[in-house]
Parts: sequence; structure tokens; C-alpha cells
Amino acid sequence: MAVGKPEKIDIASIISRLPLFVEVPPAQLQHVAAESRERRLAKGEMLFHKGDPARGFFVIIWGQIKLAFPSSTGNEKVVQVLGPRQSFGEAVMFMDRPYPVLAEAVSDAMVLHIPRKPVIELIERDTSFALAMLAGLSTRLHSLVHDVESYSLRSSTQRLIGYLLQQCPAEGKGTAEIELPTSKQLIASLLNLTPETLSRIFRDLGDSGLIEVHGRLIKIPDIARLREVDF
Amino acid sequence: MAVGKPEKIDIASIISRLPLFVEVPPAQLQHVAAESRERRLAKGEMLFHKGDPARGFFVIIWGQIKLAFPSSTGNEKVVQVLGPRQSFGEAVMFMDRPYPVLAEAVSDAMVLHIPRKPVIELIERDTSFALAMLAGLSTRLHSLVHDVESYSLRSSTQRLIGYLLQQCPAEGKGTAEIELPTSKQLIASLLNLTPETLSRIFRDLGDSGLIEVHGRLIKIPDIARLREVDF
DNA sequence: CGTACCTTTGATGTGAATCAAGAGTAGTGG
DNA sequence: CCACTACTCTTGATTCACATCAAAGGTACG
Repeated sequence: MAVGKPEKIDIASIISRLPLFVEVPPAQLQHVAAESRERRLAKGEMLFHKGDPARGFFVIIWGQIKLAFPSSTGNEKVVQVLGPRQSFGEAVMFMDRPYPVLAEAVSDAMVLHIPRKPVIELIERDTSFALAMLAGLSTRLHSLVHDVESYSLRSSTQRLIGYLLQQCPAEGKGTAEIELPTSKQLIASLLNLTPETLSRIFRDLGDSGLIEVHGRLIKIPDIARLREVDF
Repeated sequence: MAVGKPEKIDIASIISRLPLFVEVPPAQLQHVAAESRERRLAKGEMLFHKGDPARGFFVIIWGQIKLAFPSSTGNEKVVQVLGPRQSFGEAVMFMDRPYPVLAEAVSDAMVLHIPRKPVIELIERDTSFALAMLAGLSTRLHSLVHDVESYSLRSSTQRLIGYLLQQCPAEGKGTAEIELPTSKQLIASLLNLTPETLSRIFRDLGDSGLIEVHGRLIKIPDIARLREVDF
């Protein structure tokens, strides 16, 4: 099984365009770039397991990576599905802890591993980077808090509607078309549902005319109406 | 209803002993201390509501504060119950966002409000503080990830057992006694259960001899056995 | 000593999981 | 190009963990 595109990549230039690093002067980034390594993954390949020691964090160049909790009975719980330019593993890097989740390639993918040491040095040298890092972690925390709220306060239908609305482009238009970013199986796990239940909810929402489902393409004729559904 | 002890407090000395600030040289802390204000709360009083703007973060001096999601139907979901020396609200401070939860005093309490500006300045001046802040947020993130795992992968009984084991002193002794830090109602909400269900689980665990319940005092005759329960 | 809240217990209801099976849909190799 | 295999997705029947509803002790406190 061949892994992805074979072209050479310029680590320094990729890093400098990542949200986390845009404000950092290029000179300061050299250290980080020099110690970073690319890694290519075939679909289904593991990047790390739950419990592995954390020596740095990762940035996705292309492809998709899922973070999940393993489960002896096979039904793992997916925490996040991440795409290009997104990073993960920063938080564990600051504590002496192993990864609390596993990371697996959902498609062929390429990631950059950015080791701990140069990042710590960069934080010590560049306070605007430290602030960017804090803002990044804060955002992550915020969205996790939102997840906890979803799981504990909302029904399965409400969770799916919430997910669909999140995927909508932000414009105020009354209508939208969404291309699901990944399989319905994975989305079910993200929303803490079984695939069967997700399928039934899609059908029910379709039957009530709130959405149209064509494979991975979802049409929402009236966003406002969908937002107001309450059951 | 009188609010708590009336004694004067020395903000600077309290701040300097907080985990987050212990490594910061006292001179640098003056700024922060000078701009911080104490606030006393009666049991049941609101510190802030969900949606309020965040202008800083809070540290608890004494008493207990709960963070929760409000719910129109009255059954709110408690996210955390915090005690002395614990802080909250740091994350929102780094994003321009309102609080995603509400904060309410569970008992009479006193908190310190530490405004955003001097904290940002301290981060820019003292990198070890920036790292401490990052570590703090990382820990918070870690425990939230753990919560998500609990909610989605574990049964109500497993969640309660997990909670009890967490409360155990870390020593390797085979037995333990726990004083529940707050009402069973609140603990039920923390574990995403109704009070009725929590009560039943306590009874079931008691019946199987795994624990003994005497009001808020829980005795665990055999920690190892409790840890191995699997249902 | 009464009012308000916390906790327990029982009866009943229900949302979503599980079990089972069939219908697409896509990638593989002869 | 078609048969073969392996998923992914859908649909129906059944089950179960936990919530809800209802009511009765307990406990704390003004």
C-alpha cells in the first residue's frame, strides 16, 4: 500500500503559515523547523496509541487524523476528526503524561512532528508565541466544554442538528448545502451515537422536510427552521 | 444573611502561595495583587452567569463554587465543584468570549478576582509564569478529556466507582474512608445522573459489600476489589 | 417545632443500544 | 468487464439502562 504523494516538502515554509506560528518572526522559527520531522501514514495506520509517551505535538499537512478512545469491545469513541493545518497533542506536551487518546489516519495523510524542546525554548524567547499557544489551548478547552454540554444536556437529534449547523458556512443565507467531511460511521461516534441511530435521525429529519440527504451531501432548505427545532 | 468571616485579608500573601504563582518572584506579583479584588458570596449567590463577559479569572480563598450549564427546565448540569486555592475562568480570559458556564456559590465563599491586564503583562515579563499557565490549562484540558471519556464509554455505576476511587487518598492501603465533599445531589449532576439513580447505585454497591454508606461518609473495605468491578 | 431541602424507595416510561439482516457502494484481481 | 469481497449504510424487532413521576422518610436550621 503506497503512502500518498511523494513530493519533497519545505518544512520551514509550511510551519510559518500555520495559525499557531504566523506571528513568530521567521528567524525564530528556524530552530523549530530544523528539529521537526515529517511522517507519512497510510489510511488506517496508527500515529500513536493511548498511553504512548508524548515528546511533542503534531500538525496535519494533508489527510485526516482521528483522535479516539480505544475500547476492548471494538466500539471506540472518536473525540475529534482533524484536517489540514490543524494541530493536536500540545496539551500533553506540557505535562509529563502519556497521550490520553489514540491517533489514527482516517485517510492517507502526512503530519509534522514538532518536538517539545524547541517549542519550550520558543515560548521562553517569544511572548507573543506564548500567548498564541495559550489562546490555542483555551479554544480547545472551550470546544471540549461545549462537547460536555452537548452530551449531557441534549438529545441525539439535537446533537446532530447542532453538528449540521456548525458545518454551515457562517453567512446569513437562509439555505445551505453541506458535504459531510467524513463517513457517517465516524460522525455517529463523534456525536456519541450508533450508526443505526444516526441513520434513523437522518431519515426522520428528511421526512419532516427539515433536510434533504443525498449520500454525503446534505441540503438544508431553511436554516432558521432547523435551528428552532426543539425535540 | 451575613456573608462569611469579616477579617481583613492580605491579597499579596494569598496570591503568592497559589500553585499558579509560587514560582513568580514577589516583586513581579505586586502589580497583580494591586489590581485584584476580593469578593464575598453568600451560599446560593451568583458570581457570574453564562454569557457574561470575562474580564479576568477567579481564585477561591475559602468556600465552594460550582460551575454549571443553566437549563430552562431547572435541571442544570454541574461541570465542576471547586474549593480553596483552585482557580477558574483562565481560559475564557485568553479569548474574547463570554463565560460558557455559570458560577454560583455552593456555600458562603470568598474569591479573588484577578483582572486580565496584569496577567497578560506578567506572561510577557516572566516566561516561567507563562509555562505554569500553559501547564495549568493543559491539566484542565486533560481532565475534561477524561470526563468526555467517562460520559461516552462508561455506565453510571462505573462513573460512580471512578469518582469514589478518585477521592481516595493515593496511598496503596487496601482500604479507605471518604467524606463526600458536597451533597449527593451535586455529585449526581457531576456524574450526569439523577439523584434517584445515584441513590440506587449507592444502595446496590452497599448491598454487594463493595462499600458502606453512612450519610456522607463512604467506607471502602477493599479498594482493589472495587477497582475491578466491571458492570 | 415547623418549613424547606436532601435522600431514599417504588412504579412506570422511553430514548437509544443491541441484535439481525438486507441493500447499496467501492475497491480488487482474474 | 465482471465477479468477489469488504465496507458502509439502512431498516425492523427487541431490549435495557436510566429518567421520570410520585410519595414518603430524614435532616438541618431559623
